[in-house]
Amino acid sequence: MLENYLLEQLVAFADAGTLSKAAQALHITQPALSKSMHRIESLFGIPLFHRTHSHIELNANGKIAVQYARRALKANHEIIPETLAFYRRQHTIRIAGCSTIAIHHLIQICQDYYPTMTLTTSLISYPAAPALLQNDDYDLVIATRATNDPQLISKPFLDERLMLSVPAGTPLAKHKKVSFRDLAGMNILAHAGSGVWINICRQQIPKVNLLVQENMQSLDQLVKASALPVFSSSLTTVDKQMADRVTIPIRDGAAQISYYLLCTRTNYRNFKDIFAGI
Amino acid sequence: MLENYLLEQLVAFADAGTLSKAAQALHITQPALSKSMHRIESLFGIPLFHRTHSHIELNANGKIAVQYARRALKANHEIIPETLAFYRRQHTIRIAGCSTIAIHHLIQICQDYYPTMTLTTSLISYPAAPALLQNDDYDLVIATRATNDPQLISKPFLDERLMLSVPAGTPLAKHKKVSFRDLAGMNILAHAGSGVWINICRQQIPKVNLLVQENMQSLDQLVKASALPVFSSSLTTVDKQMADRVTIPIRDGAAQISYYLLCTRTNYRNFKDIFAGI
DNA sequence: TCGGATTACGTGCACCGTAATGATC
DNA sequence: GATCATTACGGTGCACGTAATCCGA
Repeated sequence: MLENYLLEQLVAFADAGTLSKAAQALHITQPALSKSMHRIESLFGIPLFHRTHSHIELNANGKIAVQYARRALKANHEIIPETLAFYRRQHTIRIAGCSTIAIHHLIQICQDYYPTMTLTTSLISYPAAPALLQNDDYDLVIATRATNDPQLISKPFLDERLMLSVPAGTPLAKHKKVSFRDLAGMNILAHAGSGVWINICRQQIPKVNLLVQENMQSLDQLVKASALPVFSSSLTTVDKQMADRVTIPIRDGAAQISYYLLCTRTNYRNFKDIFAGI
Repeated sequence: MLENYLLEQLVAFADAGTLSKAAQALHITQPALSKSMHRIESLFGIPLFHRTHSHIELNANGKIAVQYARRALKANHEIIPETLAFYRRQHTIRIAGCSTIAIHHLIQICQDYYPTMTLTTSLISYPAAPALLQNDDYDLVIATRATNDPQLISKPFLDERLMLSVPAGTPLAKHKKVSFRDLAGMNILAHAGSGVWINICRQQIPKVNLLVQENMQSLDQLVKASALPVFSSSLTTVDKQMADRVTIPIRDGAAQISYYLLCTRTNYRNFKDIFAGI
């Protein structure tokens, strides 16, 4: 059995070209390295070096040996990282969804059921959802449609209705409901995390100008500082519903979305509890 | 860096199932192995075993680790054998030919030019010759035809004429030459090492009965003990030409063969000297 | 004379073995 | 009581460092 320290020293010598440079790189002394090279050679039983009195270099055999030594070291170096990757994978639930609110709900549920698991989340656009599961990019995906893919499981997860929050004094505030058409040409605040809603609004509201904010703080500031209407939803938590504002449901059918929870059939057994609970 | 002894111990434990059995297999003590398993676990930083007070077994992480450990050990165990194989390959000339005599001549030449090289020889049938070179099964091949394969080099090597050795007193001994037809229906001794000649004789001599001998000693005994004719050739060394026998050339064109020496174009540079010398 | 390789010799550490303890069937 | 795993402690082999030598540019 060739010990790893010998392989590393051989490779270091191959990379450095001289014993002294290699010894320097390895943080050992020249004599130690010299002896190691002799040890290696005696273990192989054939010459690996071409030596003169003050020079040593790899011969053809030595170069071949270095090739295989590199492979062996590589295989060795992979053991721990690959095992750790497996471990982490076993302790991580990878969640993707098209709505931050829906993702947030799912996170709460996962934390309840699997308090020791690490959760990772990604906000994605809808069309790729089934592929993301089949590629094993994610474990749980929240989509806006069920799937008929036999490899996947899907179940209704949440319903969300889009709403509009407007200052109490404005004309719109008097309506019990509004429709998309009523909002034509308006400037309306929205949060990027709303995901699919952004596209739906752009499609449904003529000439709308959506003021999409990437982060929630900016949005809150703008809501407070302006009289602009802002999109809200039936899933928005109560604390988001500001004073001095009224929240009006949007009556259109397109303002209602059903989210579905999807996972692969093979992964389903890990998430049976979640699927049973929703 | 995971030392190989740890990997071997881990794998041995995976194979044996208990520390005591594994320790026995490894010829170390149980406490030593127990400590090694703890060492490994601490190097990984995650649990690899499921332990009760008097039992220890691999968990999912441990099983993955064992997989990668096996790979790493395999890669390590390949280093020396693969390098030795390369070394031997570099110091071996692999010869194949369709005639023991021609091979013998080539061996003499190789020994002169490359006295330190190991020579291996195989007696082969003709048709496969070019393929044997292209498959890298052999370095030098003696065939009965040149080749027009652009990947190969061929050069005339030796000419051989088939002869017949008969006891001095017999009727055939009076002829200066004989033809295959004269030998119709006869019992004639031959040596298996004659290779292609066997087939030629069977094709050319009507109803011939060839008494083919595998080894040279048997043939010599039969030649001495009988008055049977025996095939000889222009390449046969003089000591084979027995007293009390005369050797008669066979006049047919088919009784003359030209041998060609072949090698691959890539290998040619190693054998330039030989090709130049013939 | 300097840089690079080898030889000689002393040392520290890490792995192993022996002995003892704990725990389960 | 037998088997299996773990803890404690002492010993030893071996790879490394220091020092010295040899050789070539």
